[in-house]
Amino acid sequence: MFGLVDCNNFYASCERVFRPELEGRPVVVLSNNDGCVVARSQEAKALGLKMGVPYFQVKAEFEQRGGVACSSNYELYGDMSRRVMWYLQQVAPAVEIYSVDEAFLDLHGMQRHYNLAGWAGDVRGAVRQRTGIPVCVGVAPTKTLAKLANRLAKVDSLAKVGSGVLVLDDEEQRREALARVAVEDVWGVGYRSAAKLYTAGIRTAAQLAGVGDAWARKNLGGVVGARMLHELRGFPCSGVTVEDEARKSMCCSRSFGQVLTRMEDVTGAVATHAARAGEKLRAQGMAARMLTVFIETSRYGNVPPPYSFSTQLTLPTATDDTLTLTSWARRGLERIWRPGLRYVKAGMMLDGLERAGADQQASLFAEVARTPARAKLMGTLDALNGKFGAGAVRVGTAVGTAGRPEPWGMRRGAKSPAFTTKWGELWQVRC
DNA sequence: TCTGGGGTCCTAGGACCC
DNA sequence: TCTGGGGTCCTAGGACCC
Repeated sequence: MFGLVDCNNFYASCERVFRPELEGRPVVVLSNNDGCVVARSQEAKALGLKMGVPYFQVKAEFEQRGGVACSSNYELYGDMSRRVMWYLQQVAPAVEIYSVDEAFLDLHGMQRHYNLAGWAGDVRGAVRQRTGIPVCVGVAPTKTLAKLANRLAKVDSLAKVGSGVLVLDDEEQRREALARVAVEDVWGVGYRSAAKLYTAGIRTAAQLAGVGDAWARKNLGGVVGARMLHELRGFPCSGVTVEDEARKSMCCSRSFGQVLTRMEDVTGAVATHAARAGEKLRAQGMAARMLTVFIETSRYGNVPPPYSFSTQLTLPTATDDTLTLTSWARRGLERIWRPGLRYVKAGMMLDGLERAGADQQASLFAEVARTPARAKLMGTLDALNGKFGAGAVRVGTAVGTAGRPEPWGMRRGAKSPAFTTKWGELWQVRC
């Protein structure tokens, strides 16, 4: 059996843990630059706010109805996520951290010793007590069915008929559950497949489980679709994957706080991403062999496509060095830069990741990329930024005009403090 | 005025290898 | 008339996930 633990309205719940006055009120969390709604409390959902809507479109009405908007505080959410996941790792034999707010648990063999519904209910209560985060738990013979059970557990706990836990462990329960879920809510069915399925007259998960394998292979993405069907029928096609260190690619990108037209400014943004990418690589002990730089213009308004320009560079040897990454990124940017356009976003993707260090692939022609002196310099850079705050020491390219905020910087009008990760911003309790 | 930031897996074709 | 059987790497794009 597999379990899926999913945090309810995760970002909104994180904000509420430290701001209990938000309890009972409609709360939304906004994306970077306070752009879109990316999380909603139950009350906000009840007001009809949709996931992903641009906030400016709904702001007036939302606030007038007593809603509170928070700028995203990923430092806080990341730390709360670690706390939830850490607890799950103490109680389950194997845990796959699937996303910031979700984890699959490997529960094989446990039904012999535990009543799974009771066990899952205990886990749910303990997570709430230890972290303040409400979760729901779905348990079923496959990951796809566990996701589906979780979804139903959420619905039922809202309707106050359930406990926030649903276990599907016999054939009748499985059939009943499949009949209650719309086909577009099945894990793995996206916008495109849902449209195809509706055209074919397939509306529920139960109907989907009944389509032929050949049809699924043809219309639902080949082997991916076939696996999904098997899992819906109760035959597992994938297990719990514990290790997550083997990242295959990495991306650092961000929309600017304002439109940029000068290459100098966009270069600053790209250099900032290169520095971030270098930090992430070093933290994971990885090095990258391929680097893609991209810049984007707005896809809203009257400007015709293309909106995105990118170029991929293959480095002579894999690197985790910020200075090297920065200089290649600049080269890439020069290649794709078109003057006269209004840019809104830039980013960097790294591919071909390998372990950094002794077993790293060397180049026959290039100089040694990672001299001990440079590695030491990067170590010092990370230590200083760790101690004095991100960006305390930077490459000159990644710094704007002295005394002025960086032109590419984010807007975050309503950010909560880093309650759990900065001494200066600890939660204050008055007695 | 104002529209997120990450990822994964799979397919298919071209160029090349023995 | 009939024209092998394995591979790799790279690029590009589609679909999906949170």
